[in-house]
Amino acid sequence: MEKQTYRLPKTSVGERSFKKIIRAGRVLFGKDGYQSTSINDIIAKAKVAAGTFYIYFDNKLALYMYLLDEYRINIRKASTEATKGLKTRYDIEKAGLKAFIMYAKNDPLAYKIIWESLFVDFEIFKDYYKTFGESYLYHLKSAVKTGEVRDDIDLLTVSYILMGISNFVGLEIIFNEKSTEADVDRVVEESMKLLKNGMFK
Amino acid sequence: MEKQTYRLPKTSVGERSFKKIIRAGRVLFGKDGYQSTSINDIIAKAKVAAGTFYIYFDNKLALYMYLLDEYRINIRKASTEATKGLKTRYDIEKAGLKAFIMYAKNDPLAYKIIWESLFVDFEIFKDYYKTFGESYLYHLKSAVKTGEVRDDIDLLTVSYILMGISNFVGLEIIFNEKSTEADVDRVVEESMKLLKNGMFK
DNA sequence: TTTACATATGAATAATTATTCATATTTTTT
DNA sequence: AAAAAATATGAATAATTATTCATATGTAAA
Repeated sequence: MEKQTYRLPKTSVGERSFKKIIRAGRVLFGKDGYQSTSINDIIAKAKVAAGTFYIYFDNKLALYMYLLDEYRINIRKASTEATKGLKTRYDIEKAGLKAFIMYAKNDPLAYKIIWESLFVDFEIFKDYYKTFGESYLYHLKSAVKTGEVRDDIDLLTVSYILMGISNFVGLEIIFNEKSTEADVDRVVEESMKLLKNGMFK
Repeated sequence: MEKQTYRLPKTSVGERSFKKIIRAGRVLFGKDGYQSTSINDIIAKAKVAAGTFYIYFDNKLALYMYLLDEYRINIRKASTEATKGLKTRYDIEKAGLKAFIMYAKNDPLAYKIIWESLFVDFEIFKDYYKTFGESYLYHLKSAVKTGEVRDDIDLLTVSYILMGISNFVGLEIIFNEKSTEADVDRVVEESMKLLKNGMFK
């Protein structure tokens, strides 16, 4: 039940302006961050007048929230696509991990924007990861029932571990500008090895 | 070989002002974030004149970098303390994980400030985690030699996985304001279980 | 005690910022 | 074709911002 802080355009002319604004927001928020980006920067990049911005968005936060939602939906979509039809939890986990890292690799700006929500609004960030974690928990519980996942481990902690792995192994890929899809496959493979058998002898 | 962007005080009077400034910076950066905090906010909270700030720091970034260094040193110190005298890699990993999470729990502002470097300056963030990751890699290599860690897994990826676990299991604790040291012990225990034997049956 | 150095002050400046609004244009509806 | 609705404009306003600097006070050295 969130406040409506943006107004969608009603004609094709409005649509063009709207798109120019969100496009500029994506680039600038991703590159310079939320707080460093001013509305002036956005309208300059989008090549619209100041007043035009306020036709569609209440303020800078409204635009940011719009983009954040967009990215979260895209990430979920990418994950759903990638795991469609897969049966074992192991295969689902593996494909989901790859999908997430590939998304981060192809759109590092999106990745930064999601992380930045920690500073834009801690509650937003918290809600996101709590919801994500609980959704994970739900799936892991089924996997325990089918006997795929061990039953002597705290599943909420496992959920956070899995989110930590995605995010940080994602960083390993993003840090290396020259990384390829083969690199992603490799780190996913290694991560799954650890999830399957641990790291200690 | 970093540029000196701050000037340490030379008398006890100066020391008091300096401390007031970094104390205000710690609180405000941690609470509201780097970009949301203005120098005006800092000097108001610290109760010093505007000019006094510039006696000790070139600008806001200089103060931020000073604090970031301070926190990184403290975290390393906490980890070194906690693992002193321990022999097996397993015990070291476990104690280090607990020390990190306890640090984050006791000083969530520090935790936020370190993460925010991703947005203040991506290169700073990258350097930090790359250095951290390489240091991890070094230790893991020895552990492979002693036979404690399996030799058929990519150790750099394991390093990033371990950083991911610390950071996200730390989040699980921070998200719950009522969490206790016993909760920390519990999530550390569960994490080690996964690192030892994996999560799948 | 005199001199040099360190420190403190806050008003003044200049730049940047978000936001509004009267006016104009374009598009859709009647 | 006229009326209504949607959209675009950018100058103007008011608030916030970082930074400087002339002046004053406190501290340590000669």
